[in-house]
Amino acid sequence: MGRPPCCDESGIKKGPWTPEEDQKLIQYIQKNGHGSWRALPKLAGLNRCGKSCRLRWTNYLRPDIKRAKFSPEEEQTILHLHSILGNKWSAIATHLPGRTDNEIKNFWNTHLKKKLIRIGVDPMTHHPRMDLLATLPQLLCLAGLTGIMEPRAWDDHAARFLQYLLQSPATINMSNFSSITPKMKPISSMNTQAPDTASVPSPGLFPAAISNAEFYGVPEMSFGFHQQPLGNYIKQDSTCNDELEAAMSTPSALLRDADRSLGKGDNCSISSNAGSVLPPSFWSEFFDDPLVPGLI
DNA sequence: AATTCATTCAACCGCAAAGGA
DNA sequence: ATCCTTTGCGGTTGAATGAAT
Repeated sequence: MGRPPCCDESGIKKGPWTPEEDQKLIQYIQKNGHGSWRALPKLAGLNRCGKSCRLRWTNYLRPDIKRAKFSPEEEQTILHLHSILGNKWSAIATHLPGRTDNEIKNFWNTHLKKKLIRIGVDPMTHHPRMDLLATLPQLLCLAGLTGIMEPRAWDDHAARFLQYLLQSPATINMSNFSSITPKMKPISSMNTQAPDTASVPSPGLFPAAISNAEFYGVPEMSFGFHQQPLGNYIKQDSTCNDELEAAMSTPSALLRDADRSLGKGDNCSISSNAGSVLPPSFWSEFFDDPLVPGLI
């Protein structure tokens, strides 16, 4: 059976509030405080349930509520707090004076979440979307790239597809795929120099030594990401930059900072854990039309 | 100008926690 | 310890609005 809803009494008004109702609620609370929300509607002369009154007051009529657009600073704060707290909207709201949990939740769902998805960042984990890589074998196969690559070149191709995938919305279809392949540089022009095998434990971004048959025969294969190996592959002498990792702890600052402060030769890496990115100069080696810079 | 499709956000619903009897 | 009421929270809905066709 369960508890009946609070507003199931017949004749109780629902839906948008009128200016007259707003005035009644404001005047009552300013004079008496809200007291018991359940008792308030009757005392204030409102044909509403207490829950509706509380929501209207806390989300709209409260005098300290900001009505302006979210500033870039507020956006940064929300992104940062969401990466720590998740969907704890009320907890996030306590750090943003004048903003309600409902307002922040709506802003997240309509703007920030989409923005993260657009740049290939999982909005729940705030890390690059590794799930998209699950489609990589099929995409490669369908694109007819099998048999033209040496095993050693897998990392290069994987990196290029990763870059594309991180740019993409959730759904990838083959028309998207065919439109991206012409932008790639010919394989012969790429730097496919293999890293020192001692410095690149296998597997790296892709299995370093695996036949195509083995590869496509295991569609559920997971892709291991190793920060150091890939970094070493890109730049033989690179090391993980702790300062960079720290700077990237705020997800929204991640790509912007990387774009601004990193150049070729800087320390950088791909990592599923740290959420870091490669500098744009790296991608220019692989794409005639690099897409990475200035994502946010 | 009319229609369809997409987006926004105020408001609602149901569940859970808190607190009092 | 248990029950009941109140309040708070997060997910979802749907009317209003804007954009595209």
